[in-house]
Order: sequence, then structure tokens, then C-alpha cells
Amino acid sequence: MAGTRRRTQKDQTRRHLIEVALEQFAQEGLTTTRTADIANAAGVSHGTVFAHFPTQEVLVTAVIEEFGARVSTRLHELAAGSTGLRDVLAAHLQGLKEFEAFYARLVIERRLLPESAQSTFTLIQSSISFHISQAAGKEMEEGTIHPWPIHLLFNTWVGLLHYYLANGDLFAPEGSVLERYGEELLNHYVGLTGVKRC
Amino acid sequence: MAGTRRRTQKDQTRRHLIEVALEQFAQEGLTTTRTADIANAAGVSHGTVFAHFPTQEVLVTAVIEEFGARVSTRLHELAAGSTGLRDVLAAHLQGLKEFEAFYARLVIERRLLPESAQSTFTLIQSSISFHISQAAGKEMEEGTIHPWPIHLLFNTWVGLLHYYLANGDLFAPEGSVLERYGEELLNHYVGLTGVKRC
DNA sequence: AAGGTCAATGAGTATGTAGTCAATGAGTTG
DNA sequence: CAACTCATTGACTACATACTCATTGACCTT
Repeated sequence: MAGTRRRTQKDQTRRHLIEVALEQFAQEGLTTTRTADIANAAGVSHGTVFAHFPTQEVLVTAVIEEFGARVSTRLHELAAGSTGLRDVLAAHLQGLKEFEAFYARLVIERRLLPESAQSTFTLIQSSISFHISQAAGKEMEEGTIHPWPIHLLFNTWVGLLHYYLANGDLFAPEGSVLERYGEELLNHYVGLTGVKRC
Repeated sequence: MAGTRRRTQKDQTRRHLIEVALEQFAQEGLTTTRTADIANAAGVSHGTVFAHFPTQEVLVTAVIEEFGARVSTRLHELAAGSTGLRDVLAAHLQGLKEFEAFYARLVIERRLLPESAQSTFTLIQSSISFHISQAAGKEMEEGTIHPWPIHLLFNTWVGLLHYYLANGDLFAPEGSVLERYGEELLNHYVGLTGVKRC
């Protein structure tokens, strides 16, 4: 009844569509990629897309969810052994670097996406915020960094990152912004948070 | 030949269209507002829009240019008496507050706008950057703020601002983000740049 | 005042793209 | 193997929206 070859085939097509959409979105943007482009790139007919996802909105949301799952897992792995704030931020940077193209698109287009897609992205951000805030809280207690309000601490870091990502066309017209500026941004930010020696 | 009533009327219609578009864009977004919406709100026919602007892209660019002129003028006025970095930033904040809705839309949608519109926005940013960098450079010489690379100094501030503006839906769902957080952001940022007393 | 100009009109066109659905045929089941 | 199921197809529809253009009538020129 269930695990027939036909069913397997369908699941595989669905996964393939998400995989291809992930690439297309990263390359061409989430709002500019058309359903027909995805079908084309996936080597299936246009109609097939709608046999798997009732609307474009559902597809987009599913793709962002898939992205969220991957990036969260990866960030978790990378931050596993991290103790200090710097290590956590370095892990964050490294994790995003591996998904930079898609992540940058999300940063750029987020507000123009359907509601469900937006809230999925917000969820991803929350989980990142949690990690960073925890590491920062600990260092504040220890007195190794300044006692800022936690939201400013997180938002200053993410604001800086997103600014560079959103303006990748200026900062690194072709190539990775994080590759080029990640290290510098990290050092700069850690310098800001740390207690100054006199 | 020139200054006839007919010509005056045409100029007035053109200005009116830009004025109305400015409001519509601020309210509904630059990419989601349709040419017909603008015609409607301006109380003219759809065709009239194209009697003044050959394409939508030209209209959008003209509107952004108008915005740029206004905001630049205003920032110049506000920053006129400012000497220190803090004063310049406060003026920046105040100036943007007066144009917040439109400016936030630009921050959110910039990358999805036509090329000509994007570069107009970049130009506005440059002029702001210049003001801030100059004030910062002076304070660095005087040793009242840390000697950061100037681009990081500017980008940290603008990144923070844009992050709050771009996420206005979360930070201040209805109402002004800068009204609510401007003061706090300014204090926070100035705290970052200043030399710590020990 | 007659004739010409041109800003404005709005119904109409062109185009792009999300979503539909009857047809197909490989896969499944009894 | 016969009957059925269902994933896939792709031509088609529906719809949105930028842009056109023949027409109108107020204004301008002589």
C-alpha cells in the first residue's frame, strides 16, 4: 500500500524539486524565479510542480523550511564545542558561509515573501539568536564583555552581517562577501564587545 | 512659447504624480504599487502617467531622485551646526525619521529595484557616509573615539539602523521604529565608539 | 474666430506567468 | 492478464498589469 515504487518515485520528485528550487532561488532570487524555471531546471513539466505543491507560496515555504533545517543542523554542529562568544560567532559565520547565496537572498527579499515564508525565516533567526545570546550572557557574568542589553548585542552583530550581505553587489560584486569580509567583521565586532584594556 | 498655462498645467501634473507616488510607495511599497494605483490616487487617468514618464522604471527613478534631493537637503540643514560625531548621528536619525516610511521601503526593496533606481539610492547613501565619516575622522584625530577603519565605523551604524528599519514589522509593527528605538540605538552606538573610561 | 497644438483620456493590446485538467501510460493489484 | 490507480504531461485558461493610441476638447496662435 505504501512503499511502492510509484510512491518512492513521487517522493523523489518532490525532494528533487526542492533541491533544484534551493539552487535556483540562491542563484536567481526567490521572487524572480518562476515556477516554470524550476520545472525546467528539474527536468519535469510545469504541471508537475503543482502536483506536488498546491501553490507557489507553499513551495517557497517548503524550500525555506528545508534550508532552515539544514542551516540549523550545521550551525549546531559547528557551535558544538564552542564556549566563548567569539567561537560561537565564528561558527555562525562559518555556517552561513556554507549557505551564503541562499541566505543573502533571504535577507534581501524577506519582506516581499509570503507571510508563511517570512515567519519560517524569523524562526531560523530566533534559534541563532538563542545560541549567541546564551554565550554572551555567560561572558557578561564573567565580566569579559560589556554588559549590553542582549537585544542590542545580537542586533548589532546581525545588522552588520546583513548589511554586508544585502549589499554584496557593492562589497563583493562576484564572490563571497563572508569570504572576503567575515574575518574582519568578526574581529571588529569582538573588539567592540570586549572590555578595553587601558 | 514656453510659460503658457498649458505648460504650467503639465508641470504641475508631473509634480503631483511624483508627490502622490512618493506617498504610495511609502505606504504600499515601491515594487507592489502599480502604475494604475498612482494614477488613481492622483485623480488622473492611467494613460496620463505614461504621458509624463515613458516607463514605470523612469517614474520610480524620478521619485527616488526627488526623495534623495529632499532628504539630502534636510540632512544638510540638520547637521549644519553639528561638530561632534554624536551630533551628526543625531541629525542623521532625525532626518531619516521625517522620511522614515519611504526610506524603510528603500532599504527593504532596494535590491529588487531597476538598476537606475538602485544607483540613485547608492548615491544618497554616499553623501550621508561622507558627512559621518568626516565627523568621525576628526574625533579620531582628537582621540575621543577609537581609531576604527572608517568603513566599519559607518557600516556598523548604518547596518544597525537598517536592521531595525528592515525589521520594522517585528520591532514596531505599527508606528515608527526610529521614534521607538532611535535614542537607544544612538546611545548604544556612541557608547561603542567612545574611548572607555577605566 | 478659425485652425492648430497638445494634455488628458480610457478602452484596448501585449505579455508574462500562476494554476488547471483531460489525456497518457507505467506501475500496481487481484 | 485485466482492471485500475495515479504520477506526469503540456496545452490551455485566467488574470494581472505595463503600455498604446485614436479621440476629445481646452488652450493657444495669427
